[in-house]
Amino acid sequence: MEIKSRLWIEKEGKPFIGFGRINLLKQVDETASISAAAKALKMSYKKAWNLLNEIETLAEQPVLVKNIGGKNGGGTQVTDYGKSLILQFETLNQNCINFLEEEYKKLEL
Amino acid sequence: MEIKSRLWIEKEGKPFIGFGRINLLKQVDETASISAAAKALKMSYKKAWNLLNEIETLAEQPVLVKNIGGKNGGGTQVTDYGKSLILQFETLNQNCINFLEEEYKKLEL
DNA sequence: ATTCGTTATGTTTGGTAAGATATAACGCTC
DNA sequence: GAGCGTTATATCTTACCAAACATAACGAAT
Repeated sequence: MEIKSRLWIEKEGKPFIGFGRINLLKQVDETASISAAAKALKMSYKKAWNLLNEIETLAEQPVLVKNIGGKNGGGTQVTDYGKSLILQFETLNQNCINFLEEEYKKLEL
Repeated sequence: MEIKSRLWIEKEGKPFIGFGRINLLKQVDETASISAAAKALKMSYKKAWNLLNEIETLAEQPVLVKNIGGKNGGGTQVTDYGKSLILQFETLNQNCINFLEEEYKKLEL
């Protein structure tokens, strides 16, 4: 028996960042490519692009720097702001997990 | 911009109780009827029954007392144990919300 | 100019989950 | 015994979301 949680942050009622999106951002950061990140996470490029696009349209600062064409066809870099989103969400998530683990011990189920 | 969360408790890798199921349990407790609870939550009787059945099969103590036939066709009561599940989950959930609200203030997004 | 791998975007297809429908058993009431 | 409203359960249909497919633009390299 174990406790599970999912958290996310909304903006204008729409999902801004959550587990899946942060994971995707991390992959983009590692691979410097949306398509490579999508492949690594076994999702379609289109889905990955859509998710990233939603993040970008809701964010107040640029999250990605994209290059179309050119050497190796282009690529995508995650901005410092984007990286801070990753870091902040991950620590938040971990803090939540730790908190719930403690609370969970108090229960009698 | 706001933070959202969903938590649930699993047993043997399967969902035991969560937001939706606890809500359903509450309705059953209020209406003393699975079918009335389903109608109130605008879900099919079948779905409600399935959800409750999963809770019951995973729980170690009885959660519901059901009567088929008889006056008014029968009905369903939530046991004390079932009520304790509701109460414990709801306080856990509220504690988590309060915790996240505090953590959220620390972020810079 | 051609090739290449990427970003960008529309369209179509398909698999799954939700809903609708159907049927039976039960036991009190009348 | 007939009727009623409930629990219980199977099957069938539908609607929706996700995946697959298709196509174009781009720019460096050769």
